[in-house]
Amino acid sequence: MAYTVGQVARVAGVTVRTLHHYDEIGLLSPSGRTSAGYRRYDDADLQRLQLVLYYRELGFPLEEIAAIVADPAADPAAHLRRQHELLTVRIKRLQEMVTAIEFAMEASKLNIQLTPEERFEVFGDFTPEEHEAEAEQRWGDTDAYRESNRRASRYGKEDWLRIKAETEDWGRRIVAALASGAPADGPEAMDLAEEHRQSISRWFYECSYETHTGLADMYLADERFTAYYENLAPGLAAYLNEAIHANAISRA
Amino acid sequence: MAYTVGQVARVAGVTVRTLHHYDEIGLLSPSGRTSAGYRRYDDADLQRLQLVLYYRELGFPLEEIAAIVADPAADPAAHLRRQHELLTVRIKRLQEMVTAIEFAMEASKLNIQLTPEERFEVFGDFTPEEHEAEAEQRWGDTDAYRESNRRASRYGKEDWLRIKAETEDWGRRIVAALASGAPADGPEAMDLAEEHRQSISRWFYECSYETHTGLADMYLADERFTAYYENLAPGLAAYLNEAIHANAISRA
DNA sequence: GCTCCCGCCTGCCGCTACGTCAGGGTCAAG
DNA sequence: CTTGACCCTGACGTAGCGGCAGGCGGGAGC
Repeated sequence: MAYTVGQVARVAGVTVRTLHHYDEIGLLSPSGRTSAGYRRYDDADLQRLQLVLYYRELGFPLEEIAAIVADPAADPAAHLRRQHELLTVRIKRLQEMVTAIEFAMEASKLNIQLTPEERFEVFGDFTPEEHEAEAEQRWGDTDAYRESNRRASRYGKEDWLRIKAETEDWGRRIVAALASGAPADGPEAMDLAEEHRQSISRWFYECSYETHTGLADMYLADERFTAYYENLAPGLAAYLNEAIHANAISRA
Repeated sequence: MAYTVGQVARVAGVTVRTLHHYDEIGLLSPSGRTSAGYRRYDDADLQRLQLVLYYRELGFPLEEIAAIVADPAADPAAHLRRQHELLTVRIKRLQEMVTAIEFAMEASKLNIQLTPEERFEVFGDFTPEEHEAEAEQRWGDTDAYRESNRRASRYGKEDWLRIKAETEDWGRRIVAALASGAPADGPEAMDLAEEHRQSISRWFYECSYETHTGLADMYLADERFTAYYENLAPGLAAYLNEAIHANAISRA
């Protein structure tokens, strides 16, 4: 029912200093003190802290958070609704960044140049402005980061040449499939589509069937990718797109 | 081919001051200067800036970013791979937060109390540590925020009572359906499931079929939700779960 | 009752990543 | 040749804590 700063800090995943700071600026003052001057937080304080931390994670300055949580017109449910919406928006934004990365990856694989505008589309564009400093963070210590470092440094020039070679070899084979008249939704084309997907997963990033079809649509939507494939063989872009979709459906 | 600070700032969505700062600390110095001392950025500088901004958005401190982008062992593709992974991790985290919010919303709707640990699970838990300050941000100016504010303030005590009443009415009807022996995958139960979903969408947040089935599983996984429904009628928790799943499948 | 050690307290200084002037040159258009 | 938009270099200010110093409190064990 009543907690010390240390206990609150531990359960909430913040430092004691942070709680002191929130007390100093009046954002979250404990509901009471012991005779010795120790801060005592109760359950209501914890609820308020939870609110604060969510809004903080969403990038609001503390001053604004103070105003938000003090708003008498906002009951708990209203906060939850708002946070749900804000989170959804942020996720959408990050997914756009992921798409942009995948786009850039395909472009680099096929030696396609990007314009400056394209490079920064995801930054300049901001329907709602964002930059979301997303705080410093000990990313340097996370497993994902280390793993990513390890993987990255494992790929040398040699691997890169191999990727290019594989890509070209695969290109020749899908051109042959198209020329042979094999249907885009037949086993041959679908196997080539699957090989394409697995190649991405092996060398670049985990490419789900969903991601893969997204990529396939990009091949048709972006003229430079279309040009790349059409240059290999007329009709190849559409052929590959269809094969990827057929493959995704059949494996689902 | 060559750009001034202002041009770079505009296309990249940052301020001129930020570019000055990056120059000062040596994170991103323009490749040249004009005779008058104007900074001149070229395409390579833009590429580097793009890298920097992505890592910044991912929450790295600038000093660390300097080390990362200077790493000679990391080609462009390596950065893309790394950023893709980091983004994926972050999205996962935010989705956990969304789930936590949905959980809290259901709990508040049914008057279920949460323990402090549960409240902060998503914060304390950090498989990889995060807090991701996600930068201040002009959220206060975004449409989503205003919209969310508007919506929030529209819901008064009156609406809240109505939600409770609707929930109770719906509860009586699904209890009746269960009692009447109507199958969980029959039209009656499925319609009640659909009504449940639409009620959430109307009052709380956009609830997709996928989100809805997630919620349904939570009803079985968390004993307090199970208890709530079992209290209305024995077997109701499982019945509702099945109905929601059946409904989701049939509408897909 | 005494001692430890851990946890709490209040300053206070430091740091990052810029924002925000101030004071002054520059350049293309009219 | 002036005007306005854009550039420069300091320099100080701010937010959100981190971290340390110096000192009190409290309960577990002797």
